[in-house]
Amino acid sequence: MRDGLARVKRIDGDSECGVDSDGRDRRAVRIEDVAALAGVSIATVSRALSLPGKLKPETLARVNAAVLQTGYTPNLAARNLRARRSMMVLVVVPDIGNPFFSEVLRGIDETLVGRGYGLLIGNLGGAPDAKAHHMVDVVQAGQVDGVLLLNGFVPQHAGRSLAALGVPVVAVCEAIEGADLPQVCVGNREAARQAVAHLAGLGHRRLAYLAGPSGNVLDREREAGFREGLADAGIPDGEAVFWPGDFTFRAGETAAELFLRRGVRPTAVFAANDEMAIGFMGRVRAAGLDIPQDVSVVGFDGIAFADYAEPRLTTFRQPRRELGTRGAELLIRAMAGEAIPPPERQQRLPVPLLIRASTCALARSSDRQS
Amino acid sequence: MRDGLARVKRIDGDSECGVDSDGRDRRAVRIEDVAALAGVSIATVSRALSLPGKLKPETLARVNAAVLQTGYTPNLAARNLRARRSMMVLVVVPDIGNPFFSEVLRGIDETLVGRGYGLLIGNLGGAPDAKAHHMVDVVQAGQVDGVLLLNGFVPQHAGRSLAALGVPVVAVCEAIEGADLPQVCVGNREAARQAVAHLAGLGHRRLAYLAGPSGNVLDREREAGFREGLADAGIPDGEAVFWPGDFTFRAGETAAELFLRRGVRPTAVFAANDEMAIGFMGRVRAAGLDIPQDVSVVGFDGIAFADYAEPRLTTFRQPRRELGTRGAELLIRAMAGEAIPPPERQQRLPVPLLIRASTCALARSSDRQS
DNA sequence: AGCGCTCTTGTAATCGTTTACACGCGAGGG
DNA sequence: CCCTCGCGTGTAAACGATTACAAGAGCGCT
Repeated sequence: MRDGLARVKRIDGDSECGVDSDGRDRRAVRIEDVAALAGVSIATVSRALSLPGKLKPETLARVNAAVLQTGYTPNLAARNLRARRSMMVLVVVPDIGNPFFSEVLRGIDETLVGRGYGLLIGNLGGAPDAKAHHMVDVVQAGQVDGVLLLNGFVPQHAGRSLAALGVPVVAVCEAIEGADLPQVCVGNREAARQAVAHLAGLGHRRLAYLAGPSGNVLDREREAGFREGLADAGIPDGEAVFWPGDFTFRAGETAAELFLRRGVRPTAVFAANDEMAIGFMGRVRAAGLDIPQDVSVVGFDGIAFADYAEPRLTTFRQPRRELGTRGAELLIRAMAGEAIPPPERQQRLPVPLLIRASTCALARSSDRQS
Repeated sequence: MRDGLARVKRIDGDSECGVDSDGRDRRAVRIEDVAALAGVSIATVSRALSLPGKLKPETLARVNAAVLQTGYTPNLAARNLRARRSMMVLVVVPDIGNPFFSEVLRGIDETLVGRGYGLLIGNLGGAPDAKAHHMVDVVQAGQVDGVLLLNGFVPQHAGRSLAALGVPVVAVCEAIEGADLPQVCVGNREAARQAVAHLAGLGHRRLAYLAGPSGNVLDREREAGFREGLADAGIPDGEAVFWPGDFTFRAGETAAELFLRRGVRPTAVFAANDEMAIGFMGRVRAAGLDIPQDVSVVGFDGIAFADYAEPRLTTFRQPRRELGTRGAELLIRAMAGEAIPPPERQQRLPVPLLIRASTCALARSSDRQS
């Protein structure tokens, strides 16, 4: 108390060296300094900040004035240590450089920061395994109160699963099969099925699926939907073409090479994401073919650039920001101790189909083409 | 010690209720538990983790075994409180949804996470002022050891500047004028000047500048470079056209409307970023004009889509990831207490011009066009 | 033998909060 | 008049690590 007072004075410009010369770092204002200035105990200051209603108005005013005058901000490490919470959320993303996630992050940020949480971002890009281990450690070290997984799997380390550490976990974007977590995803299967229905409705029967990275959940769901769509339209699986891919422009271009080399070409392609669809279109057009006359293309995601591709891409608009906000809301409730009831545990948001210029009715000519 | 032992036993499955029934949360393994299991003091465990060389090999081995067996991870709040550091860096971004920054973030992540730091991201999107205040608080609360500013200004709150809180700060991407901070940016002015030189070299003399958000540093630098380029080419400022913009596709389209309405049109446009350039091209082509025959377009940034725009966009490739890694390296050094010497304090990375299909030599026809 | 050194390890203070508990005081009820 | 209760506040014990300091062991040197 006495030396706290000295420190406050010092902040005010008064220099009282004797007491200050103990060599400690004098930068931070501590709760003790505020208490001394207001003439109350540190407990009262603490309460003024967290339970203002419990104080006599006059005391509260004195403390507030002191807080203002000193510019006090509670040390979070100390608060977290004592309160056993960190007001921090770990967001695990597969690749922070991917624009798709940045929009989801925006939604997460809006929701979480508004509620006083900080965002600790964990990027798996590069060395997923090592990074995943590190994230388990971070959670175990009590550094975060909750986790949002955008990456499609639950990080493990030395036999410990991130989901079994007593910290709420919510999965967003990429469903995690077999994990009993609250999840917010989109209806990938239904959408893919609808893509095929759209194309079949335009008369297309020779279809191709341009896949995502093998093993990826999104890809599996979209491929399953694609096959269901084929079945709906009475097209045997065997008549469809499947090209490998990995969600990059380049994969789309590679698929285009395969497309161009074929004798009998598909008349419509469903790409598992927009980047590949755009890469595919670029390469096909460079070869002198027309889209959609020679081949219709459907993408997935609805990235901003799909609007400016040539031609404008028919695609599914993912509610990216909403994925983020919904996931964050679920996590907030879980962190508050609420058990998320089954109907909300597995949310599937709808993904509207945006029909634009990259798909059209099957032309006679392309039907007969070689 | 004695009750620590009880806890360890409990973890091993042995239940010794008497000692455990104090109602505390038994989830976390503490240093005390490890010490008890290894038969040493907590100080020794702490040293085993931070200064393994100072221990007798045999002791070290016992401790390590105990750590492994218990799955101990140090509580970071406690460590940070005591050590007065957080191993956390605040990254302030203007808009986390903007893909440009996500690539910079990737570079930052690589560098910082590799050195054991965590990334706390602070997004200014939406309510920049309120958020900026919050960030000053976060820093003042001792929650981070350093700050990376990608946003072009130094957050302030209640008269306190984030840069005056005793925490190292480094600016990346957007130079902060008048602030004495280490900075890593690109040569915006030089590049813009080169853009004009490129266009002038192709014979263009009626040029337009499509601006970024007013007040933005990047925009100011690029416009200044544009004007210098005009001077170099002996073109009076008055002959150039200036359109307002804000770095969005839509701004490019709006500029295109202005372009189309003019009697005497510019024959070449330098857009302050790629999105606007692409928006501009789309709208102009939709009106039946050709690019680059009717108007050449140069962008800025070198985003991935610039490769897939129609036509492929001539632009400057920003070394986005390198901006991130360089900034992070500077910050690491500053956090280590090193003073960054002048030659490295203000780094300007070069931005190569990628000449592609959206620019070409001035055609006679377009020169004469009304 | 005694001194002083190095090498390990333990003891205990410390970081800056939150919060359980205790205390003093004034009011209201028996 | 005493007891109880509630209100507002203070005292002090956590929270779980790091680290200065001390202490004991072992060894070489004079």
